[in-house]
Amino acid sequence: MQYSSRFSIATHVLLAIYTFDGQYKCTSRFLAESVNVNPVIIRNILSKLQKEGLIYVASGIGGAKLAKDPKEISLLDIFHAVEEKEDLFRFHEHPNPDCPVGKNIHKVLDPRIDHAKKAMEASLASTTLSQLIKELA
Amino acid sequence: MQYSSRFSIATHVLLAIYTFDGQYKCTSRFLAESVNVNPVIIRNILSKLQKEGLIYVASGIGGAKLAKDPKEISLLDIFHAVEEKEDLFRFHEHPNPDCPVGKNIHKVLDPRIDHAKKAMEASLASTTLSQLIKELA
DNA sequence: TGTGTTGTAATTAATTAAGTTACATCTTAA
DNA sequence: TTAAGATGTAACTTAATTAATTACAACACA
Repeated sequence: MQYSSRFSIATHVLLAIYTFDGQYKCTSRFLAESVNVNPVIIRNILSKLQKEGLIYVASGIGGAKLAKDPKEISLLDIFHAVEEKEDLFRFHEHPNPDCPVGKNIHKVLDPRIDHAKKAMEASLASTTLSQLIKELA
Repeated sequence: MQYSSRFSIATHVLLAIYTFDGQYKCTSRFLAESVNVNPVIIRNILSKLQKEGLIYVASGIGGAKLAKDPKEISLLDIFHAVEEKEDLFRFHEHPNPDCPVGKNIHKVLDPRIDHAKKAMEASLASTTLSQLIKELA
């Protein structure tokens, strides 16, 4: 299993909002054409990005704008905004507490899983939207 | 979405095989009691671990044994053995090639996603089964 | 007021995980 | 030689999640 495509879509959307700022009104329909998914998918993602304070969405009139300097938006911010279940791995739910292994498996494995997740997050945090914008050109 | 619990189950199973070596025959039924899942789940995971050369499984008579020194088995080895779809994130499939963002989104985002995955893998690679065995005690 | 947009709910289809049943095949001991 | 117990694997089921889609109330502005 993998994380959903919401992360790649959200990153795409933010790049498009920046790129087309001033030239086109970034409505959900407009963005949906660039990403090539249903506009409702875009609206849901815009809603999550707005709740995290990454963008403004003009209700009624329509159109989205960045709410922050692209230098201040990291891939980790985007990830947190759109993925609610952030645990990297599922864990078997009921290891046998009467078994010396089952009793302690969480104690020894949880910190390792946590470390792996933090390593991934640190990697995402090291890239900003600003860097991607430069690479787009 | 997340990776399946196969990883935590496989790690649990390997620890149990080591811990009970010589004391109990580690059949799928025995292991299933420790992990508290269906024996068929265990058999499928044992099969994957065997294909990766991490264990021997005695067909017919039954029972599993480690095929390597626990020092030589990392969490990354276990991860690779049981997770086939290893991409960390899905990606929206058809970004619009006629859009300057859609045309280049893969080019700029793929390396970042790859870096995040490699960071996670490096973290998993840094822990061996041997270390977990010591911590169990 | 009419047009176009957002926000959100509800439905559907596809994918996957995990549990379960079933059974052919294999190994050993009686 | 056969019976018991185990593995390997297929098939089916249930539940969860993704993504697409339809629908519509609420909103802003010309």
